[in-house]
Amino acid sequence: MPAPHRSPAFAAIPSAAAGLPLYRVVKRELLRAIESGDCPPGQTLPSEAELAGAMAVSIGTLRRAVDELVAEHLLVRRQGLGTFVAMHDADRFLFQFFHVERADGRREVPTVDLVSFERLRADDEPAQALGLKPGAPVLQIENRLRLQGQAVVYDRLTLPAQLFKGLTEKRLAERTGTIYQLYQAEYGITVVRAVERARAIAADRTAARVLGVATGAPVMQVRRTALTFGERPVEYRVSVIDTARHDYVHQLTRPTRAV
Amino acid sequence: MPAPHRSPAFAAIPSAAAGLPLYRVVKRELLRAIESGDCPPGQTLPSEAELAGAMAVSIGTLRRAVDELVAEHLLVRRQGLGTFVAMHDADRFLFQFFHVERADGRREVPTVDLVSFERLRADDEPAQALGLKPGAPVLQIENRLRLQGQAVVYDRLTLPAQLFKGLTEKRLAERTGTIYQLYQAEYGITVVRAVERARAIAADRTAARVLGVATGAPVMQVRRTALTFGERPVEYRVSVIDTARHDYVHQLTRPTRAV
DNA sequence: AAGTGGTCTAGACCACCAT
DNA sequence: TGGTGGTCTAGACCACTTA
Repeated sequence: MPAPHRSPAFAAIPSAAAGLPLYRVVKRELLRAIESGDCPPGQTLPSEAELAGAMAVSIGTLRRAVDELVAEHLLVRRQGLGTFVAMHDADRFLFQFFHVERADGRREVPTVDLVSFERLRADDEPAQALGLKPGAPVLQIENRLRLQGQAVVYDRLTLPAQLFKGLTEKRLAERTGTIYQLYQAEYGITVVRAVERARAIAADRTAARVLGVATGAPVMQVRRTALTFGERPVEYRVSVIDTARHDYVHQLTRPTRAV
Repeated sequence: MPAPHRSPAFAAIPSAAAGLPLYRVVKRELLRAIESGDCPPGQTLPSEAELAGAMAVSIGTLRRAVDELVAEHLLVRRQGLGTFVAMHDADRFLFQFFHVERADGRREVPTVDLVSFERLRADDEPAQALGLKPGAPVLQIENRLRLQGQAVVYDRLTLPAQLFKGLTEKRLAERTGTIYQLYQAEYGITVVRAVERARAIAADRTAARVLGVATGAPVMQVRRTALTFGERPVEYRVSVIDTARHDYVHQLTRPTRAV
């Protein structure tokens, strides 16, 4: 009788682990399972009791490993249901990766227009950010993001062509959901975190045209490097933001919970 | 025989806690002790075993409460030494509250010049941010921050006068360490987190003069509201940043640890 | 009712720091 | 050596979800 839904196999954790605490060894094993695709995004993990049993560790140790992965947004727990590999949905996008909001504090998911799609060779800056040789083949995608109909962000994404084989303008235009959802669902690439460096610049002609601001107007430029497992860069993005009616928001330490 | 160093008293946790998990009740009790000054910044807390005993909870429950407070940077654990109420030192400043760094990624603590110090009545914007009535008495402090000798940030801080009685230009000028260290050490006010809203603006004449840039040059403006316990605002700050040679850096989810 | 994660316990032993 | 936090265990029981 074939298993209708093969459960990922977890082997017992080897005892000697080079001074690494056991719960980190467990965490690394879970990471490996997530990264390798043994547990695809959205899938239920085996229950904590099963996992602990399979890895031959106590449930407390297993839970500690899961705790860290939940804190890093790689797993999601739902009481009564199970533990899931985190998906890139609209909520996660807003919470983790989109920090532009109206001056009155209202947040919403932007609508996206594709402005251009090109295959070209990497300039120095994106190449360095992506760990590629200058001139390596890349995809360059330009998007315009609107909030309540108004153009607010002009994004230029640079992607290593090698990682996104088969990504065409057509597939991009047809996508639903966020672009990180697309990376994850279609190319098996999960963005786990990002680093942004912001500065103020004068809008050049192109940005001014796309955003409908005056050439030379002060705008924010945000350069993002998005990373997948193992700190490997998978996207370099330069965003130009019209901050006339919107802000770029940054929480310096998020409150854990109300107490 | 008087106690040379009175240990804070922790009462047993009442059993019925309105559905709140026990570890959160413990956390709230620890927060109360920190906030009330029973455990001043830098002081060693009673050991985990003592605390658990005094509150009549298991050590695991006590540790879970401490875990959250450590994650919020309110407590610091040092193996072999004890658990301490977190202090605002240079490290914490750089890590949690100062996000400007050189384009090459180097980070350093800025030097501060006091530009002006005034007592005045709050404008609408700072009043709203601080939860004060417009016109309430406030202190307004202007600082210039230098990195490697170069002026990079022009800060205007607005503080509720009521909270900082006795703060004078002289005391400010004489301070050592960060200003949050001063708030904590001299006025018993601990900044626990902050929210920043950034945008690009054209430098006005004052900012241009202080920073040594052209009037009208694009600069970043960051409006920060700093909060103490209970989400109470204690400082409103507008920073103008010359981003010609520096960036404002933002990590979208920090990696927990290397695994 | 059965299965999941969430909380809580009461220990044991280890690693680190001071003296 | 003694005291601290760090790790790990093996349970019990609760709260939530689905069926």
